[in-house]
Amino acid sequence: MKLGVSPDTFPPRSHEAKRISVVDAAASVFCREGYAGANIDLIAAEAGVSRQTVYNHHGDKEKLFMAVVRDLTERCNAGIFATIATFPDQPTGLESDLIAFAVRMNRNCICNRDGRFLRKLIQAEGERYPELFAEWREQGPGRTWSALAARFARLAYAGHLSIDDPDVAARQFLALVNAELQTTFMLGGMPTEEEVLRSATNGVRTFLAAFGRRKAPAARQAALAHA
Amino acid sequence: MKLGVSPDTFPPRSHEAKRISVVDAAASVFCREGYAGANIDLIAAEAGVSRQTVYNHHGDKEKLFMAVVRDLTERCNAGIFATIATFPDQPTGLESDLIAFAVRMNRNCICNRDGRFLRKLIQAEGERYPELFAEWREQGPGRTWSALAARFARLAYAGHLSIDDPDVAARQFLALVNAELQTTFMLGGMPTEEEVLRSATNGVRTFLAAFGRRKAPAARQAALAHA
DNA sequence: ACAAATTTAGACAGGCTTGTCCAATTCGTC
DNA sequence: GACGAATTGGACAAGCCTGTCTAAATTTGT
Repeated sequence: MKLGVSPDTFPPRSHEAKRISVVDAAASVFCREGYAGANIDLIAAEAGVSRQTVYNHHGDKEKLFMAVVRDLTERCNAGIFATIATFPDQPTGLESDLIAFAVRMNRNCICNRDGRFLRKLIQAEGERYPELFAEWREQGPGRTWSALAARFARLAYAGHLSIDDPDVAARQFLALVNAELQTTFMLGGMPTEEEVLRSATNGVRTFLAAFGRRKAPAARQAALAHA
Repeated sequence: MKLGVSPDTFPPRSHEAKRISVVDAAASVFCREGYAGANIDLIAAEAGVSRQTVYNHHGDKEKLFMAVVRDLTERCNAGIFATIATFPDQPTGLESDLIAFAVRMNRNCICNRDGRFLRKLIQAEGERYPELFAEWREQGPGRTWSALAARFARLAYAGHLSIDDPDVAARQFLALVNAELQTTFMLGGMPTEEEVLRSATNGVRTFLAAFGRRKAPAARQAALAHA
């Protein structure tokens, strides 16, 4: 009796597995081909199920699309908050800690499959489903930014940074560490590990040059110190 | 004899006007609906011509799409270089001059119709037409960034800024002055004049805090000066 | 092993879209 | 006013896609 293994609801088992596999394949196809260009037959084939199964599970192309967006939004937000939880509140080396944090943010939230897919769907179909993406807007950027801002405010309060407006600083931090990846993102590409590291390094150095306390913590600040 | 009015080439007159009107309408529809969802009948209606005229001029949905992208790329690049030509090489007030430049850049190149349309087409269809957007990549970001980097290098050489790598500084400048507009851009929206100004102001201040010579040029630097 | 539920393959209608063809009409030029 | 080119509206075939239906095959739980 392996009853313990199955969940409490009756949908047997493979039922849910297929549902997930359909949503995953749909995300991929919607991103590649756009909503109008996405073909249910292709989604079914890519998911390894029959077309009828897609309709059994999701009823409708539009409902399937909504399920995809909700799924991606949820996973992305979870990833973002999990990563923000690793923010260096008590940094040993501020520059290297912030660089490592920026790399984690990029790798786990922005460059990964879910992040790239969600971003593309928002850009392509955001205007067509206002309420769907309004939800993303509130849950995602809104809460992300204020959570990150709170972390920076704490760093400033502890004397590691000199910040006027933590919300502005948080947005600028993200903009800076992604500054050199914009073109790659624009074309839907995946930056290499080295590009991510370089962009994060350059971004954090500029960020610290602007917001860092002048304790001459690292080498780069030499140019500022000789004044 | 109004011969002087007509251009030197023989295509009568309204011919070219309709061609432009078709490309404009096509840009709008391709952006709104995506390539697959774009309907030639709708493009024709929006351009105020018959469907047959669209085919007479451009032959094909794909050729029409290419014409749209080429058109937008050309106009955007022209606008970007025209705006870079207004870069403050001999600034009177560095902060306010850079803010004004950033606002011009946003208004004339990034937020205007052509800029938003081109960005969305690149994001949505960039992977499907690699050679078409490779051209954009070389002509656009590549040349834009190095042109802007050269201007910043000159400012640094003249003693107004302290910059290690002008290419990095140029990319970070653009990232900073757009930092607060990302969400709006993502959803294809048009930021207000006030949002553009605020983002540019905050971005330039941080940029100068990082790269400015410490002559205490403005008020904001007070926080740095008391050290 | 049996019974119920799920999945599958395929056929199918209905709708929409692209691209072509054509006759009638309008437009610009001489 | 007349001529030629461009434009128009509409009909049209061909193809593709969505969503439904059915009967057979497979899987699941007991």
